[in-house]
Amino acid sequence: MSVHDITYDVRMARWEPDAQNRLRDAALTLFADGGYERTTVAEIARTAGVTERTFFRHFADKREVLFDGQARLQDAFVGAVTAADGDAAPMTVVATALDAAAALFPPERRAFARQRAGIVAANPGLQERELLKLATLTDAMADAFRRRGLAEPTASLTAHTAVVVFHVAFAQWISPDEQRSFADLCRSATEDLRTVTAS
Amino acid sequence: MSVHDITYDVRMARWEPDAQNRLRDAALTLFADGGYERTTVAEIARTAGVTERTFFRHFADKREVLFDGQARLQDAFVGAVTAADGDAAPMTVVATALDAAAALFPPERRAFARQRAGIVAANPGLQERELLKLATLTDAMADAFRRRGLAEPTASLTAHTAVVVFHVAFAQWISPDEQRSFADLCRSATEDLRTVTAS
DNA sequence: GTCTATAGTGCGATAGAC
DNA sequence: GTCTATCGCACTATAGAC
Repeated sequence: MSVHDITYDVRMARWEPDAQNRLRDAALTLFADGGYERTTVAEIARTAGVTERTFFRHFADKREVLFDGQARLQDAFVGAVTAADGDAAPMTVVATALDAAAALFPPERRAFARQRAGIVAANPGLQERELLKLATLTDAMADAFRRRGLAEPTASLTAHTAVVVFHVAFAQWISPDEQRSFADLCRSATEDLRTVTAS
Repeated sequence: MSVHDITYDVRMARWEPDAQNRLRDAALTLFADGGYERTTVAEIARTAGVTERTFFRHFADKREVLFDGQARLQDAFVGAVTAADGDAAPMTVVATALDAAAALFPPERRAFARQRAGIVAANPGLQERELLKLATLTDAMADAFRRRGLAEPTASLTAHTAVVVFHVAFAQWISPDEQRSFADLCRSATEDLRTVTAS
């Protein structure tokens, strides 16, 4: 269902509601169709029925329209670390956090994730933004581990470990023909990493 | 070999030679002085005695002027992996690669690295570019490990391990009051990471 | 080397909700 | 009256096209 199908009371509203959702939907459609670079902000705004200026009120820049799932992912990760048992070993907490994150990527999201990844992979600027989001996530995780009493650089290294496993497992999850669940791929990658570092 | 190494005969040159070096020097000075955002490309070009157009012929975009050490770093990392003994364990190769990289950061470079890090830290766009460079480095490392016969996802996980240790050790190296050498910090971080993942 | 499209900012005006 | 979302317009800098 698209935003346009929402029933609302026209008599009280000065503008169509839900401008942010309309902008995101319009952007995704236009990017998938004509490519990220060839799609202008003016075009997105026009499609969503607002002005360019309104686009920039909802999104700090053109790239940001593709990255608003970030908050939920970070909450899942950090929430799991914060909620974990106080004397659990770091890698146990990492595994719990990865399970919490994996819940956000059920099988039915895989097709969408692949399409979105295609758009991002085709544009270096979007890759940069994706990496910044992962770095922000890493920083938030390191904070959470420090609040659990881990010192530096252990807190940072643990946070990086979690995000690297997530990153590598995600790349596998969206690769062609891959069937395994995201949670399974995370567990498998964690085990592989343990083997590598133990050598 | 880069353009910087070319020997010019000044008598034959229509322009002052070494425009790229002058542009980089001008940019660093102006960024440190007035901040990255408030410094325009026009200003950098004027200071270096060339036109704006010339700036963009030497650097793909405004940010790139801060990131040309990248090639040497990547060569050090990848070269060490490629040159390593064929049956050395992955973590042994990682340690060798980190030693090769550490050679690029002698004590006398620390002050400069701190100043540059301050500029980058103050601007999200520059952080994005730095992260993209690290990701490119990771990809190149993963390739080198695959050429050594490592399968996926082990090759990627090993490459990420090396870059994470580098990244965390670098952050420590430029932190205030830090005295230890970059190589020592790498070794120490590697050991910490081993302890974390073994838990 | 010039020209121009596009991203992104600053600010005042407007109109409805509360 | 205040708050919030929008418009509208003028403006700058980057970056790419020609």
